[in-house]
Amino acid sequence: MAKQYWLLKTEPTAYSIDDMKRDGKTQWTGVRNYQARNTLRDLMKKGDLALFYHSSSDVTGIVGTCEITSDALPDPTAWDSKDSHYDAKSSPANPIWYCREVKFKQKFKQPISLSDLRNIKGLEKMVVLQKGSRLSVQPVTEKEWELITKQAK
DNA sequence: GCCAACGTTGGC
DNA sequence: GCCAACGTTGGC
Repeated sequence: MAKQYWLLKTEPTAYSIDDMKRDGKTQWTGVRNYQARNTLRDLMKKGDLALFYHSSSDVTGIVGTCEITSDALPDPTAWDSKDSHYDAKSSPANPIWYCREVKFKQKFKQPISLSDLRNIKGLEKMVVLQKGSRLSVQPVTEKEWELITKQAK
């Protein structure tokens, strides 16, 4: 099957593109929304690429790219009672939440802000640009991926 | 800080 | 199964 594209949202105060660049790779944990969980667990494939999105920051928008480098794994932060994403209903025997290993690919020289994105013809239907879009793991079409990565050069 | 949009919870 | 109340997200 052809490579697919995604968008991963994060608040840079929690985990930024610079953190990811420093770490090289990370476990993408803490997703606690069923639709995002289903995408993460069922739809993604190892080798897929994703846009890295900063929300609630001085520049909200796409700041780089990364690659999905594992199959779906149970999210261990769900059964860590000290973790802010702890969920007592999840257990190692019966995990509810899942995560992926994600590898750093590139940091854009210039972030592509939300208003930049709105000005690019062809991105009108992009999920993150829809009113009230709160999904933290979203699908991105190949066309959208190409328009954005081309813009980043 | 405001508030719209959305998801979840729980009483009935 | 409905829906009001509540909590959270996230742009502005």
